[in-house]
Amino acid sequence: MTGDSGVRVRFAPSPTGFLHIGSARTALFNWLFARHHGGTFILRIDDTDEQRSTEESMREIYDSLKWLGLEWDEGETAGGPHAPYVQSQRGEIYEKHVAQLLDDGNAYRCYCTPEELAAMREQARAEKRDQTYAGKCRNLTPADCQRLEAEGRRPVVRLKVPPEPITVEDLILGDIRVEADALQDEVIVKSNGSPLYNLTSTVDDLEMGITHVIRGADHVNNMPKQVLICRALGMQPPRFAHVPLVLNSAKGEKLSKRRHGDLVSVGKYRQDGYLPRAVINFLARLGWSYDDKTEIFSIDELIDIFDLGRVGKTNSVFDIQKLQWLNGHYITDMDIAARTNAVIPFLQQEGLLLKTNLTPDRRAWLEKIVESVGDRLTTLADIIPQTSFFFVDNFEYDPKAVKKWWKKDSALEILGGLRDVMAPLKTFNLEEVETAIWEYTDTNGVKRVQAMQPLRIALTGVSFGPGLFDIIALLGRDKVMQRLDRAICHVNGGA
RNA sequence: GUCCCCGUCGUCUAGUCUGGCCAAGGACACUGCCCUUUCACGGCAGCGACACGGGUUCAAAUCCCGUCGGGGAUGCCA
Repeated sequence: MTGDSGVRVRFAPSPTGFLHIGSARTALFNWLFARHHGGTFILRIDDTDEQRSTEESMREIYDSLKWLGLEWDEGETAGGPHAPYVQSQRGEIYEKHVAQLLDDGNAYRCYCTPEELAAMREQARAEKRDQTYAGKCRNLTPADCQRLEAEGRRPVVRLKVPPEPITVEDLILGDIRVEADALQDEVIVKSNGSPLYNLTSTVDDLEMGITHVIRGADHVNNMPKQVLICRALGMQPPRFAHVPLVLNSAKGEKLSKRRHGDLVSVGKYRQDGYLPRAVINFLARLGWSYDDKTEIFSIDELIDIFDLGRVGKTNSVFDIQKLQWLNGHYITDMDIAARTNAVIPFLQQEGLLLKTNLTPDRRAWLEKIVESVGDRLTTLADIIPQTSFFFVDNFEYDPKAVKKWWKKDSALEILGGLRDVMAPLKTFNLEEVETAIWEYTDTNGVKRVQAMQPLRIALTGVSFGPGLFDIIALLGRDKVMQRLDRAICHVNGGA
Protein backbone atom coordinates (compact mmCIF):
# COMPACT_ATOMS: atom_id res chain seq x y z
CA MET A 1 0.00 0.00 0.00
CA THR A 2 3.02 2.27 0.21
CA GLY A 3 2.48 5.09 -2.21
CA ASP A 4 5.01 6.46 -4.63
CA SER A 5 3.95 10.08 -4.82
CA GLY A 6 6.70 11.02 -2.41
CA VAL A 7 4.26 12.26 0.20
CA ARG A 8 5.17 10.81 3.58
CA VAL A 9 3.25 11.68 6.73
CA ARG A 10 3.30 10.28 10.20
CA PHE A 11 1.05 10.01 13.20
CA ALA A 12 3.21 9.99 16.30
CA PRO A 13 1.22 9.48 19.50
CA SER A 14 2.70 9.20 22.95
CA PRO A 15 1.51 6.00 24.55
CA THR A 16 0.33 7.58 27.77
CA GLY A 17 -3.29 6.43 27.71
CA PHE A 18 -6.06 5.51 25.32
CA LEU A 19 -6.35 7.03 21.86
CA HIS A 20 -7.73 10.50 22.42
CA ILE A 21 -10.55 11.57 20.11
CA GLY A 22 -8.59 14.67 19.09
CA SER A 23 -5.54 12.57 18.30
CA ALA A 24 -7.75 10.28 16.27
CA ARG A 25 -8.74 13.25 14.16
CA THR A 26 -5.09 14.14 13.67
CA ALA A 27 -4.44 10.55 12.64
CA LEU A 28 -7.39 10.71 10.25
CA PHE A 29 -6.19 13.91 8.60
CA ASN A 30 -2.75 12.41 8.15
CA TRP A 31 -4.21 9.23 6.76
CA LEU A 32 -6.57 11.05 4.39
CA PHE A 33 -3.76 13.28 3.22
CA ALA A 34 -1.56 10.27 2.51
CA ARG A 35 -4.28 8.35 0.73
CA HIS A 36 -5.39 11.36 -1.26
CA HIS A 37 -1.89 11.92 -2.55
CA GLY A 38 -1.02 8.28 -2.92
CA GLY A 39 1.58 8.73 -0.23
CA THR A 40 2.72 6.79 2.80
CA PHE A 41 1.16 6.89 6.26
CA ILE A 42 3.59 6.09 9.03
CA LEU A 43 2.82 5.25 12.64
CA ARG A 44 5.58 6.20 15.03
CA ILE A 45 5.48 5.86 18.77
CA ASP A 46 6.90 8.93 20.51
CA ASP A 47 7.64 7.40 23.88
CA THR A 48 10.68 9.36 25.00
CA ASP A 49 8.88 10.07 28.24
CA GLU A 50 9.57 6.68 29.79
CA GLN A 51 7.81 7.75 32.96
CA ARG A 52 4.39 7.88 31.42
CA SER A 53 4.58 5.53 28.48
CA THR A 54 3.09 2.08 28.76
CA GLU A 55 2.93 -1.02 26.62
CA GLU A 56 -0.77 -1.33 27.30
CA SER A 57 -1.46 2.12 25.99
CA MET A 58 0.47 1.31 22.84
CA ARG A 59 -1.71 -1.70 22.19
CA GLU A 60 -4.86 0.25 22.80
CA ILE A 61 -3.76 2.90 20.32
CA TYR A 62 -3.10 0.20 17.72
CA ASP A 63 -6.52 -1.32 18.39
CA SER A 64 -8.35 1.95 18.10
CA LEU A 65 -6.59 2.94 14.89
CA LYS A 66 -7.34 -0.43 13.34
CA TRP A 67 -10.94 -0.23 14.47
CA LEU A 68 -11.23 3.14 12.75
CA GLY A 69 -9.70 1.61 9.67
CA LEU A 70 -6.66 3.87 9.69
CA GLU A 71 -4.16 1.25 8.60
CA TRP A 72 -0.56 2.37 8.53
CA ASP A 73 1.95 1.56 5.81
CA GLU A 74 5.04 1.73 7.97
CA GLY A 75 5.45 1.35 11.69
CA GLU A 76 5.55 -1.14 14.46
CA THR A 77 3.68 -4.31 13.35
CA ALA A 78 3.79 -3.11 9.73
CA GLY A 79 7.54 -2.88 9.36
CA GLY A 80 9.32 -0.57 6.95
CA PRO A 81 12.72 0.70 5.90
CA HIS A 82 13.15 2.98 8.91
CA ALA A 83 12.53 0.51 11.70
CA PRO A 84 12.42 0.63 14.62
CA TYR A 85 9.44 3.00 14.71
CA VAL A 86 9.50 3.32 18.48
CA GLN A 87 11.59 6.19 19.76
CA SER A 88 12.73 4.44 22.88
CA GLN A 89 14.57 2.04 20.57
CA ARG A 90 16.25 4.70 18.49
CA GLY A 91 18.70 6.08 21.05
CA GLU A 92 21.79 5.67 18.88
CA ILE A 93 20.30 7.69 16.08
CA TYR A 94 19.66 10.62 18.38
CA GLU A 95 23.12 10.35 19.94
CA LYS A 96 24.69 10.55 16.52
CA HIS A 97 22.84 13.73 15.68
CA VAL A 98 23.51 15.33 19.03
CA ALA A 99 27.21 14.60 18.57
CA GLN A 100 27.10 16.29 15.18
CA LEU A 101 25.35 19.32 16.62
CA LEU A 102 27.95 19.55 19.39
CA ASP A 103 30.87 19.05 17.00
CA ASP A 104 29.62 21.69 14.62
CA GLY A 105 29.20 24.16 17.44
CA ASN A 106 25.45 24.28 16.97
CA ALA A 107 24.80 22.98 20.45
CA TYR A 108 26.52 23.26 23.80
CA ARG A 109 26.45 21.85 27.30
CA CYS A 110 24.65 23.81 29.97
CA TYR A 111 25.27 23.21 33.66
CA CYS A 112 22.52 25.29 35.15
CA THR A 113 20.39 23.34 37.58
CA PRO A 114 16.61 23.18 37.39
CA GLU A 115 16.47 25.30 40.53
CA GLU A 116 18.66 27.99 39.04
CA LEU A 117 16.57 28.01 35.89
CA ALA A 118 13.35 28.24 37.84
CA ALA A 119 14.73 31.24 39.72
CA MET A 120 15.69 32.93 36.46
CA ARG A 121 12.23 32.31 35.07
CA GLU A 122 10.58 33.71 38.13
CA GLN A 123 12.64 36.84 37.94
CA ALA A 124 11.86 37.26 34.26
CA ARG A 125 8.19 36.97 35.01
CA ALA A 126 8.39 39.49 37.78
CA GLU A 127 10.03 41.87 35.33
CA LYS A 128 7.36 41.07 32.74
CA ARG A 129 9.85 39.73 30.26
CA ASP A 130 9.92 36.63 28.13
CA GLN A 131 11.01 33.80 30.35
CA THR A 132 13.71 32.66 28.01
CA TYR A 133 17.05 31.19 28.92
CA ALA A 134 19.66 33.91 28.51
CA GLY A 135 22.45 31.66 27.29
CA LYS A 136 24.49 31.72 30.45
CA CYS A 137 26.52 28.60 29.59
CA ARG A 138 26.86 29.40 25.94
CA ASN A 139 30.53 30.24 25.97
CA LEU A 140 31.90 27.90 28.59
CA THR A 141 35.49 26.80 28.05
CA PRO A 142 36.50 23.15 28.40
CA ALA A 143 38.09 24.13 31.69
CA ASP A 144 34.81 25.63 32.91
CA CYS A 145 33.04 22.45 32.00
CA GLN A 146 35.54 20.35 33.88
CA ARG A 147 35.21 22.50 36.97
CA LEU A 148 31.41 22.35 36.90
CA GLU A 149 31.40 18.62 36.42
CA ALA A 150 33.76 18.32 39.35
CA GLU A 151 31.06 20.05 41.39
CA GLY A 152 28.91 17.11 40.54
CA ARG A 153 26.82 18.91 37.95
CA ARG A 154 25.47 16.96 34.99
CA PRO A 155 24.91 19.04 31.86
CA VAL A 156 21.96 19.24 29.54
CA VAL A 157 22.57 19.92 25.87
CA ARG A 158 21.12 23.07 24.42
CA LEU A 159 20.67 24.10 20.82
CA LYS A 160 22.52 27.29 19.95
CA VAL A 161 19.79 29.46 18.48
CA PRO A 162 20.83 32.30 16.19
CA PRO A 163 19.64 35.74 17.40
CA GLU A 164 17.22 36.46 14.62
CA PRO A 165 13.47 36.25 14.08
CA ILE A 166 12.07 33.31 12.21
CA THR A 167 9.02 32.91 10.02
CA VAL A 168 7.66 29.49 9.16
CA GLU A 169 4.80 28.79 6.83
CA ASP A 170 2.02 26.65 8.21
CA LEU A 171 -0.25 25.04 5.63
CA ILE A 172 -3.33 25.71 7.73
CA LEU A 173 -2.47 28.72 9.88
CA GLY A 174 -0.36 30.67 7.39
CA ASP A 175 2.92 32.34 8.30
CA ILE A 176 3.94 32.09 11.93
CA ARG A 177 6.54 34.65 12.91
CA VAL A 178 8.50 34.54 16.13
CA GLU A 179 10.77 37.36 17.26
CA ALA A 180 14.34 36.63 18.27
CA ASP A 181 13.59 37.58 21.90
CA ALA A 182 11.02 34.86 22.19
CA LEU A 183 13.42 32.20 21.04
CA GLN A 184 15.81 30.52 23.39
CA ASP A 185 18.51 27.88 23.41
CA GLU A 186 16.23 24.89 23.84
CA VAL A 187 17.27 21.89 25.87
CA ILE A 188 17.51 18.93 23.51
CA VAL A 189 19.10 16.36 25.83
CA LYS A 190 18.32 15.99 29.50
CA SER A 191 21.06 15.83 32.13
CA ASN A 192 20.45 12.11 32.46
CA GLY A 193 21.34 11.75 28.80
CA SER A 194 17.91 11.13 27.37
CA PRO A 195 16.93 13.19 24.34
CA LEU A 196 13.85 15.41 24.38
CA TYR A 197 10.83 15.53 22.16
CA ASN A 198 11.84 18.43 19.92
CA LEU A 199 15.09 16.67 19.08
CA THR A 200 13.77 13.15 18.62
CA SER A 201 10.74 14.24 16.69
CA THR A 202 12.77 16.42 14.36
CA VAL A 203 15.47 13.84 13.82
CA ASP A 204 12.95 11.12 13.10
CA ASP A 205 10.93 13.28 10.74
CA LEU A 206 14.17 13.95 8.88
CA GLU A 207 15.40 10.36 9.01
CA MET A 208 12.06 8.95 7.94
CA GLY A 209 11.74 11.37 5.08
CA ILE A 210 8.56 12.95 6.39
CA THR A 211 7.35 15.55 3.90
CA HIS A 212 4.39 16.95 5.87
CA VAL A 213 4.02 17.16 9.61
CA ILE A 214 0.29 17.31 10.34
CA ARG A 215 -0.42 17.54 14.06
CA GLY A 216 -2.38 19.33 16.75
CA ALA A 217 -2.11 23.07 17.17
CA ASP A 218 -0.74 22.59 20.67
CA HIS A 219 2.54 22.09 18.81
CA VAL A 220 2.66 25.36 16.89
CA ASN A 221 5.33 26.84 19.06
CA ASN A 222 7.46 23.75 18.63
CA MET A 223 7.51 24.36 14.90
CA PRO A 224 10.14 27.14 14.89
CA LYS A 225 12.28 25.18 17.33
CA GLN A 226 12.18 22.17 15.09
CA VAL A 227 12.94 24.17 11.97
CA LEU A 228 15.94 25.58 13.81
CA ILE A 229 17.12 22.08 14.62
CA CYS A 230 16.76 21.10 10.97
CA ARG A 231 18.83 24.08 9.92
CA ALA A 232 21.50 23.31 12.49
CA LEU A 233 21.62 19.81 11.08
CA GLY A 234 21.92 21.24 7.59
CA MET A 235 18.66 19.69 6.50
CA GLN A 236 15.54 20.93 4.75
CA PRO A 237 12.63 20.89 7.21
CA PRO A 238 9.34 19.23 6.30
CA ARG A 239 6.24 21.31 5.73
CA PHE A 240 3.95 21.84 8.68
CA ALA A 241 0.18 21.88 9.12
CA HIS A 242 -1.27 22.49 12.57
CA VAL A 243 -4.81 21.34 13.08
CA PRO A 244 -6.86 23.42 15.54
CA LEU A 245 -7.80 21.68 18.74
CA VAL A 246 -10.94 19.92 19.82
CA LEU A 247 -12.39 21.56 22.89
CA ASN A 248 -14.72 20.34 25.58
CA SER A 249 -18.24 21.62 25.06
CA ALA A 250 -18.90 22.75 28.60
CA LYS A 251 -15.96 25.02 29.25
CA GLY A 252 -14.27 25.54 25.94
CA GLU A 253 -11.01 24.14 27.13
CA LYS A 254 -8.81 21.64 25.39
CA LEU A 255 -10.23 18.15 25.70
CA SER A 256 -7.80 16.33 27.89
CA LYS A 257 -7.47 12.82 29.18
CA ARG A 258 -6.98 13.99 32.71
CA ARG A 259 -10.04 16.21 32.91
CA HIS A 260 -12.51 14.51 30.65
CA GLY A 261 -11.88 10.83 31.25
CA ASP A 262 -13.04 8.34 28.70
CA LEU A 263 -15.40 10.86 27.14
CA VAL A 264 -12.44 11.50 24.86
CA SER A 265 -11.46 7.90 24.34
CA VAL A 266 -11.99 6.30 20.96
CA GLY A 267 -12.31 2.97 22.75
CA LYS A 268 -15.32 4.25 24.68
CA TYR A 269 -17.21 5.07 21.52
CA ARG A 270 -16.49 1.61 20.23
CA GLN A 271 -17.88 0.11 23.44
CA ASP A 272 -20.93 2.31 23.37
CA GLY A 273 -21.90 1.04 19.96
CA TYR A 274 -20.71 3.69 17.58
CA LEU A 275 -19.69 2.68 14.08
CA PRO A 276 -16.18 3.44 12.84
CA ARG A 277 -17.69 4.99 9.72
CA ALA A 278 -19.75 7.38 11.82
CA VAL A 279 -16.81 8.36 13.99
CA ILE A 280 -14.68 8.95 10.89
CA ASN A 281 -17.38 11.05 9.24
CA PHE A 282 -17.86 13.01 12.43
CA LEU A 283 -14.16 13.60 12.98
CA ALA A 284 -13.66 14.61 9.36
CA ARG A 285 -16.30 17.32 9.65
CA LEU A 286 -14.82 18.65 12.87
CA GLY A 287 -12.71 21.50 11.62
CA TRP A 288 -12.95 20.55 7.98
CA SER A 289 -15.68 20.97 5.42
CA TYR A 290 -16.09 20.30 1.74
CA ASP A 291 -18.80 22.76 0.77
CA ASP A 292 -21.79 24.58 2.20
CA LYS A 293 -24.06 21.56 2.52
CA THR A 294 -22.56 18.09 2.43
CA GLU A 295 -22.48 16.30 5.76
CA ILE A 296 -22.32 12.63 4.84
CA PHE A 297 -19.09 11.35 3.36
CA SER A 298 -18.00 7.82 2.59
CA ILE A 299 -14.39 6.95 3.25
CA ASP A 300 -13.65 6.89 -0.46
CA GLU A 301 -15.21 10.29 -0.94
CA LEU A 302 -13.14 11.69 1.89
CA ILE A 303 -9.96 10.33 0.35
CA ASP A 304 -10.98 11.79 -2.95
CA ILE A 305 -11.77 15.30 -1.76
CA PHE A 306 -9.78 15.82 1.43
CA ASP A 307 -7.70 18.96 1.28
CA LEU A 308 -5.67 20.62 4.03
CA GLY A 309 -6.58 23.96 2.54
CA ARG A 310 -10.15 23.42 3.68
CA VAL A 311 -9.24 22.81 7.28
CA GLY A 312 -10.38 25.77 9.35
CA LYS A 313 -8.27 27.80 11.73
CA THR A 314 -10.62 27.82 14.67
CA ASN A 315 -10.84 25.34 17.49
CA SER A 316 -13.97 23.26 17.54
CA VAL A 317 -16.20 21.84 20.20
CA PHE A 318 -16.95 18.16 20.38
CA ASP A 319 -20.71 17.76 19.94
CA ILE A 320 -21.86 14.26 20.72
CA GLN A 321 -25.36 14.91 19.39
CA LYS A 322 -24.02 15.25 15.91
CA LEU A 323 -22.07 12.04 16.31
CA GLN A 324 -25.26 10.34 17.46
CA TRP A 325 -27.13 11.59 14.45
CA LEU A 326 -24.45 10.32 12.10
CA ASN A 327 -24.29 7.01 13.89
CA GLY A 328 -28.03 6.53 13.56
CA HIS A 329 -27.73 7.36 9.90
CA TYR A 330 -25.03 4.78 9.31
CA ILE A 331 -26.80 2.07 11.29
CA THR A 332 -29.91 2.59 9.21
CA ASP A 333 -27.71 2.50 6.15
CA MET A 334 -26.64 -1.10 6.87
CA ASP A 335 -28.69 -3.95 5.48
CA ILE A 336 -30.41 -6.23 7.95
CA ALA A 337 -27.77 -8.94 7.83
CA ALA A 338 -24.94 -6.51 8.53
CA ARG A 339 -26.93 -4.76 11.22
CA THR A 340 -27.68 -8.08 12.84
CA ASN A 341 -24.02 -9.00 12.84
CA ALA A 342 -23.13 -5.66 14.35
CA VAL A 343 -25.65 -5.99 17.11
CA ILE A 344 -24.91 -9.58 18.14
CA PRO A 345 -21.88 -8.79 20.33
CA PHE A 346 -23.96 -6.32 22.30
CA LEU A 347 -26.70 -8.87 22.91
CA GLN A 348 -24.11 -11.44 23.91
CA GLN A 349 -22.38 -9.07 26.26
CA GLU A 350 -25.70 -8.37 27.93
CA GLY A 351 -26.22 -12.12 28.32
CA LEU A 352 -29.30 -12.11 26.10
CA LEU A 353 -27.65 -14.28 23.48
CA LEU A 354 -25.27 -17.18 23.95
CA LYS A 355 -21.78 -16.74 22.63
CA THR A 356 -22.16 -19.64 20.24
CA ASN A 357 -23.05 -19.88 16.60
CA LEU A 358 -26.69 -19.34 15.83
CA THR A 359 -28.76 -22.01 14.16
CA PRO A 360 -30.26 -20.88 10.85
CA ASP A 361 -33.70 -20.65 12.46
CA ARG A 362 -32.46 -18.64 15.36
CA ARG A 363 -30.53 -16.40 13.02
CA ALA A 364 -33.62 -15.78 10.88
CA TRP A 365 -35.61 -14.98 14.02
CA LEU A 366 -32.92 -12.56 15.18
CA GLU A 367 -32.88 -10.81 11.84
CA LYS A 368 -36.62 -10.31 12.06
CA ILE A 369 -36.20 -8.76 15.46
CA VAL A 370 -33.55 -6.44 14.13
CA GLU A 371 -35.76 -5.59 11.22
CA SER A 372 -38.65 -4.79 13.53
CA VAL A 373 -36.48 -2.29 15.34
CA GLY A 374 -36.12 -0.39 12.10
CA ASP A 375 -34.26 2.89 12.44
CA ARG A 376 -34.72 3.20 16.17
CA LEU A 377 -31.06 2.59 16.93
CA THR A 378 -28.85 5.56 17.63
CA THR A 379 -26.10 3.28 18.84
CA LEU A 380 -25.71 -0.46 18.53
CA ALA A 381 -26.06 -0.69 22.29
CA ASP A 382 -29.61 0.64 21.92
CA ILE A 383 -30.54 -2.84 20.75
CA ILE A 384 -30.73 -3.80 24.44
CA PRO A 385 -33.55 -1.51 25.61
CA GLN A 386 -35.29 -1.92 22.26
CA THR A 387 -35.42 -5.70 22.22
CA SER A 388 -34.47 -7.28 25.54
CA PHE A 389 -38.07 -8.41 26.11
CA PHE A 390 -37.77 -10.74 23.16
CA PHE A 391 -35.13 -12.69 25.06
CA VAL A 392 -36.50 -12.78 28.60
CA ASP A 393 -39.98 -13.47 29.94
CA ASN A 394 -39.85 -12.21 33.50
CA PHE A 395 -38.93 -8.61 32.73
CA GLU A 396 -39.86 -5.80 35.06
CA TYR A 397 -42.61 -3.33 34.21
CA ASP A 398 -41.38 0.23 33.87
CA PRO A 399 -42.99 2.11 36.81
CA LYS A 400 -43.53 5.29 34.82
CA ALA A 401 -45.23 3.42 32.00
CA VAL A 402 -47.37 1.50 34.49
CA LYS A 403 -48.41 4.65 36.24
CA LYS A 404 -49.46 6.28 33.03
CA TRP A 405 -51.17 3.40 31.22
CA TRP A 406 -52.21 0.85 33.79
CA LYS A 407 -54.90 2.58 35.81
CA LYS A 408 -56.25 -0.45 37.58
CA ASP A 409 -59.84 -0.75 36.42
CA SER A 410 -59.44 0.27 32.81
CA ALA A 411 -56.27 -1.74 32.39
CA LEU A 412 -57.96 -4.83 33.70
CA GLU A 413 -60.86 -4.33 31.38
CA ILE A 414 -58.71 -3.68 28.32
CA LEU A 415 -56.12 -6.38 28.93
CA GLY A 416 -58.88 -8.87 29.71
CA GLY A 417 -60.81 -7.78 26.66
CA LEU A 418 -57.80 -8.14 24.41
CA ARG A 419 -57.04 -11.55 25.81
CA ASP A 420 -60.59 -12.63 25.12
CA VAL A 421 -60.53 -11.51 21.51
CA MET A 422 -57.11 -12.98 20.84
CA ALA A 423 -57.59 -16.31 22.54
CA PRO A 424 -59.90 -17.84 19.95
CA LEU A 425 -57.81 -16.78 16.95
CA LYS A 426 -56.87 -19.67 14.71
CA THR A 427 -53.64 -18.77 12.93
CA PHE A 428 -52.55 -15.83 15.11
CA ASN A 429 -50.95 -14.24 12.11
CA LEU A 430 -50.42 -10.54 11.88
CA GLU A 431 -53.51 -9.85 9.86
CA GLU A 432 -55.79 -11.82 12.09
CA VAL A 433 -54.46 -10.24 15.26
CA GLU A 434 -54.74 -6.76 13.86
CA THR A 435 -58.32 -7.28 12.77
CA ALA A 436 -59.25 -8.66 16.14
CA ILE A 437 -57.69 -5.80 18.05
CA TRP A 438 -59.22 -3.08 15.91
CA GLU A 439 -62.55 -4.80 16.16
CA TYR A 440 -62.25 -4.77 19.90
CA THR A 441 -61.39 -1.07 20.09
CA ASP A 442 -64.05 -0.06 17.60
CA THR A 443 -66.90 -1.98 19.18
CA ASN A 444 -65.98 -0.85 22.68
CA GLY A 445 -65.36 2.74 21.79
CA VAL A 446 -61.77 2.56 22.99
CA LYS A 447 -59.18 4.76 21.40
CA ARG A 448 -56.54 2.70 19.72
CA VAL A 449 -53.73 4.11 21.79
CA GLN A 450 -55.61 3.30 24.97
CA ALA A 451 -55.60 -0.34 24.07
CA MET A 452 -52.23 -0.54 22.43
CA GLN A 453 -50.12 1.06 25.14
CA PRO A 454 -51.39 -1.15 27.97
CA LEU A 455 -50.89 -4.12 25.69
CA ARG A 456 -47.38 -2.97 24.78
CA ILE A 457 -46.44 -2.71 28.42
CA ALA A 458 -47.85 -6.15 29.06
CA LEU A 459 -45.76 -7.61 26.27
CA THR A 460 -42.57 -5.59 26.63
CA GLY A 461 -42.57 -3.86 29.99
CA VAL A 462 -41.93 -0.47 28.43
CA SER A 463 -43.87 2.18 26.55
CA PHE A 464 -41.65 2.41 23.50
CA GLY A 465 -40.22 0.09 20.90
CA PRO A 466 -40.94 -1.62 17.59
CA GLY A 467 -44.40 -1.81 16.07
CA LEU A 468 -46.69 -3.79 18.33
CA PHE A 469 -47.97 -6.08 15.62
CA ASP A 470 -44.41 -6.98 14.69
CA ILE A 471 -43.79 -7.77 18.32
CA ILE A 472 -46.89 -9.93 18.55
CA ALA A 473 -45.98 -11.82 15.42
CA LEU A 474 -42.45 -12.46 16.63
CA LEU A 475 -43.53 -13.44 20.13
CA GLY A 476 -46.19 -15.88 18.93
CA ARG A 477 -49.43 -16.91 20.49
CA ASP A 478 -48.11 -18.69 23.57
CA LYS A 479 -45.89 -15.92 24.80
CA VAL A 480 -48.45 -13.25 24.05
CA MET A 481 -51.12 -15.05 26.05
CA GLN A 482 -48.72 -15.83 28.89
CA ARG A 483 -47.61 -12.23 29.12
CA LEU A 484 -51.17 -11.01 29.03
CA ASP A 485 -52.04 -13.28 31.94
CA ARG A 486 -48.96 -12.20 33.82
CA ALA A 487 -49.84 -8.54 33.31
CA ILE A 488 -53.43 -9.04 34.45
CA CYS A 489 -52.17 -10.82 37.49
CA HIS A 490 -49.76 -7.97 38.17
CA VAL A 491 -52.43 -5.29 37.84
CA ASN A 492 -54.60 -7.28 40.20
CA GLY A 493 -51.87 -6.91 42.76
CA GLY A 494 -50.41 -10.37 42.28
CA ALA A 495 -46.71 -11.15 42.13
C1' G B 1 2.91 38.35 33.04
C1' U B 2 5.08 37.14 28.06
C1' C B 3 4.73 34.81 23.21
C1' C B 4 1.78 32.51 19.28
C1' C B 5 -2.95 31.61 17.12
C1' C B 6 -8.13 32.34 16.64
C1' G B 7 -13.13 35.12 16.88
C1' U B 8 -20.18 33.87 11.56
C1' C B 9 -26.66 30.87 14.77
C1' G B 10 -26.25 26.91 21.38
C1' U B 11 -22.81 23.42 18.28
C1' C B 12 -20.22 21.94 13.42
C1' U B 13 -19.68 25.04 9.40
C1' A B 14 -20.37 27.88 3.98
C1' G B 15 -19.08 32.71 2.70
C1' U B 16 -13.31 36.09 4.17
C1' C B 17 -7.57 35.18 0.36
C1' U B 18 -9.97 37.42 -5.12
C1' G B 19 -15.21 43.72 -1.15
C1' G B 20 -20.98 43.99 -4.31
C1' C B 21 -24.54 37.59 -6.19
C1' C B 22 -25.20 37.64 1.93
C1' A B 23 -31.36 42.19 4.75
C1' A B 24 -25.63 35.76 5.68
C1' G B 25 -26.72 29.40 3.25
C1' G B 26 -26.58 24.20 5.17
C1' A B 27 -26.35 20.52 9.17
C1' C B 28 -26.95 18.92 14.46
C1' A B 29 -29.76 20.45 18.64
C1' C B 30 -34.25 22.93 20.19
C1' U B 31 -39.76 24.41 19.43
C1' G B 32 -44.44 23.71 16.80
C1' C B 33 -47.50 21.17 13.19
C1' C B 34 -48.42 16.83 10.00
C1' C B 35 -47.94 11.45 9.82
C1' U B 36 -48.84 7.67 13.63
C1' U B 37 -50.75 1.97 18.22
C1' U B 38 -45.79 3.87 21.32
C1' C B 39 -40.94 5.50 20.72
C1' A B 40 -38.27 6.78 16.72
C1' C B 41 -38.07 7.97 11.21
C1' G B 42 -39.89 11.18 7.66
C1' G B 43 -42.29 15.90 5.82
C1' C B 44 -43.24 21.10 6.73
C1' A B 45 -42.53 25.47 9.55
C1' G B 46 -40.06 28.27 13.34
C1' C B 47 -36.06 29.94 16.57
C1' G B 48 -31.18 31.51 15.86
C1' A B 49 -24.95 34.44 14.24
C1' C B 50 -21.07 38.24 11.14
C1' A B 51 -17.57 39.89 19.35
C1' C B 52 -17.28 45.46 19.92
C1' G B 53 -15.49 50.32 18.25
C1' G B 54 -13.17 53.16 14.69
C1' G B 55 -11.30 53.67 9.66
C1' U B 56 -10.82 52.78 4.06
C1' U B 57 -14.65 52.48 0.10
C1' C B 58 -20.02 54.26 -4.04
C1' A B 59 -20.23 49.41 -1.29
C1' A B 60 -17.31 45.57 4.34
C1' A B 61 -18.99 39.27 7.41
C1' U B 62 -15.08 40.08 3.80
C1' C B 63 -9.52 45.10 3.81
C1' C B 64 -6.78 48.19 7.97
C1' C B 65 -6.27 49.73 13.24
C1' G B 66 -7.71 49.32 18.27
C1' U B 67 -10.42 46.97 22.20
C1' C B 68 -12.54 42.83 24.26
C1' G B 69 -13.10 37.60 24.37
C1' G B 70 -11.28 32.49 23.70
C1' G B 71 -7.50 28.84 23.10
C1' G B 72 -2.52 27.14 23.07
C1' A B 73 2.33 27.71 24.84
C1' U B 74 5.56 29.39 28.37
C1' G B 75 8.99 22.06 31.26
C1' C B 76 15.63 18.63 31.97
C1' C B 77 6.50 16.52 29.18
C1' A B 78 4.74 15.23 24.47
